[in-house]
Amino acid sequence: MDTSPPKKTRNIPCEECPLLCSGHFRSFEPPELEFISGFKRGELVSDAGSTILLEGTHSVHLYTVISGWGFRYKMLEDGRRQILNYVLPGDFLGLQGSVLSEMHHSVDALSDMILCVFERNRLFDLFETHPHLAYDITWLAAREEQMLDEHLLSIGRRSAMERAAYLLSFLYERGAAVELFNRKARIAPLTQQHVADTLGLSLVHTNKTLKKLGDRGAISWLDSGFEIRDNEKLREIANWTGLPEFARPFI
Amino acid sequence: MDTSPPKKTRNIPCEECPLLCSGHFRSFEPPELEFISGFKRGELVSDAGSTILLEGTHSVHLYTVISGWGFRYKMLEDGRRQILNYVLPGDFLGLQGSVLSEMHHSVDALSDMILCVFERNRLFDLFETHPHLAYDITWLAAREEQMLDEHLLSIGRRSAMERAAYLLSFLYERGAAVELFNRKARIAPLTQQHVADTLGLSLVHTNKTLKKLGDRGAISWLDSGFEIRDNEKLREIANWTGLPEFARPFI
DNA sequence: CGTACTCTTGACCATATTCAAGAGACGTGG
DNA sequence: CCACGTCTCTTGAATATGGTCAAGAGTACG
Repeated sequence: MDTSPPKKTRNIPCEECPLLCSGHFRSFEPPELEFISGFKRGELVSDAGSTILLEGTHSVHLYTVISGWGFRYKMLEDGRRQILNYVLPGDFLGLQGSVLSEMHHSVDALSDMILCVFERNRLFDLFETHPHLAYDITWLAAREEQMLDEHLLSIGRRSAMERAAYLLSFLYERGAAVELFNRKARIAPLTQQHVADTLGLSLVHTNKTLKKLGDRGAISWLDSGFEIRDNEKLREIANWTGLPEFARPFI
Repeated sequence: MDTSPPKKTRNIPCEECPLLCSGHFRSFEPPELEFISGFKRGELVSDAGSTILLEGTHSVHLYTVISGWGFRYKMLEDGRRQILNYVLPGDFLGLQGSVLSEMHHSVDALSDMILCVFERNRLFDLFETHPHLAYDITWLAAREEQMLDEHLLSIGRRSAMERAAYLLSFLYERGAAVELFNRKARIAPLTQQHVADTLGLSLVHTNKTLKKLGDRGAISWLDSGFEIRDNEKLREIANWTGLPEFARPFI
């Protein structure tokens, strides 16, 4: 793990936020934009592999992912790791720290990432002055909950093959929803160890399972990443209906 | 599954809400109480075993649990069931339906339950006029997320024995936090099938695992329920630090 | 050109599942 | 009051799924 301190810069004005411009998110009213501008404290640029939030610590910041991929995870004392979910552009990080005194999960960058940094103790201001933004935050929390529900179903009740198919399709669809890659393009700087730690499987068994998915023509595993060759087939194997659709807000 | 229509009554004024009176939740300012009173549409009395919310349907209501136990779950087409979490007094249900067009999980009553019913389409009113209540809802969503994270870690990375110890301790501590039972009292009308479907294990293996926990003196399994005999030992077996503490709000 | 990282594969082993059968408690209707 | 069905728990045996150990191959990078 890279423990060198991440660099901080401040150079993107909110009006030019690449997320706003992308058309994947709702646009803000002028007063909202003004508030957000004041709420924003800077940007965090994290290299792939670095830790953004650490379990057991208290962070005074909240983050919105501007670009790149990361993942949330928890660890047991003996080193067993469970990846809880992946974070993509538009995702909001650190809300749990507003409720609990310390973080109960960590977040690592999978690729290089840029995050927008907010001050946690102004969160209640936001609720008081901009109910629409507050609603959006709640919206994001409910959506995260929905994803975790699906992951729980997957890990608890799907076979190794079904789980793997679900995960790859899930990642593909989430990425596609924010145009992180083109159809069939390499999906993420993801190792089989990450997949294993997401699925609750061993590395060896994950490898064999991914190979079977490859043999079936559903995916191709590349070096630290994969390509989707037949998303329909993945969903069929997993018995999954795909990501629910919604016009999403962001903060 | 009991599919008879649940009874609706309206008889508890918010000022006399047993949750408010219990001292386990924050109290409301008079204007908040007034709003809640108007937000409330009635009460839902559900018998043990009945379904309160059903996956795939659209509910126009939101609920707060007043009394009793229930559980949230998802099912695969072939009938495999995964219990996602348990719902106890003070928990808020149905928020996901405000974000998605339909429910993506079901909720069943484990015991007889009383729920407070709210109108979903007035939720945004609440955000506009009562930021503190809005913050509380977000707070509850973040707390649910934290519990799901822990469940994922458990199912993904803990052994059968560790998972079972975690679950029973978790249920015990959640119940204790709202005084649903006294120390060492029978915990819930829970069958081993429920435990199995929560842990992602088969019924048979769950039975054998619970027996081992009994032999170790950590619990006693009773008919449709269990008693905690040594919570410390459970936490030690599970390598779990217990429920995080917080002064909780409710809606 | 060595070192680190990731992927791959085979052999063996552990954990958990499935199948099957039976015991005990409870409630209901004859 | 008894007979019967249902529900839950229990246990053993055979099986399957996935884990662990071990070793090696390919690639990237300094």
